[in-house]
Amino acid sequence: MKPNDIPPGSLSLLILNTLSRHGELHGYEIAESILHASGDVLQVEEGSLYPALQRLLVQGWVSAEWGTTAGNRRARYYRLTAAGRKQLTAELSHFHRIYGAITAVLQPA
Amino acid sequence: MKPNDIPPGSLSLLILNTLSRHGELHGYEIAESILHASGDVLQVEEGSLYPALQRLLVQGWVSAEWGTTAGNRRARYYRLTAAGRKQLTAELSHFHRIYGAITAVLQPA
DNA sequence: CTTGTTGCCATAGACAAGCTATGGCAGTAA
DNA sequence: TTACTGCCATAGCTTGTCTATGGCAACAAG
Repeated sequence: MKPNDIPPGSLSLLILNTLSRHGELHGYEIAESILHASGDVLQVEEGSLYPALQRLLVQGWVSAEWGTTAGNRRARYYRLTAAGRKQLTAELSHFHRIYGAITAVLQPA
Repeated sequence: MKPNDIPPGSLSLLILNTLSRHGELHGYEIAESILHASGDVLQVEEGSLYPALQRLLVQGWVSAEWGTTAGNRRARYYRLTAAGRKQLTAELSHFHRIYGAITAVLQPA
């Protein structure tokens, strides 16, 4: 019973949304936050998380800077840029549009 | 303004569900049915539809037989198999599980 | 002190499943 | 006979996930 299967395309939405709500987090915290907020359903693997963050960096939706954890460990802290905030609202409306349409199709007769 | 972007993994669900409700359809009708039921949002391209139907055939979720359209055209009619019906319920519950988790994460504070 | 465990970052390669582009054929209408 | 629509199908590209792997630092246990 694997708790994964995050639909391709929705991971960036989840990350952007998580950052928008918490301000500044490092990668591990992002994954933990998503896992917890989803009721332990959406487990973001590290091999998915870091490539996704790289993409977000390249596209300019987030910025990053190195810092130190409460546990005294090296970590990279991410935050939303202005462009990222714009992107988030775009992805949100796209998500609702598509999934609304799917649930409409799935309604019983 | 492209009306596409069906999330990977959900196309088979849409097809199986459409067949489950209409009994027997050919490919073109399936695409039309999904387009209409989604309020013209989910446009299934032929290059997505037929490979998807091939996959469903190979896995045994659907069966197919050649026939003739009302418009007197050659067409391949698809219907759900028993295994396909089982698969549909599995994909439905998986979809709701994941989708519910995502919307939970996206809830405003 | 060294071994194991956890926190944290990152990349390479495999793979699934969508999209675009292309092609073909058969009715029907202009 | 030309054009358009209905209908099926494949090849190749691309996106974005997953698995597997690796590394390094802090801290606890033995």
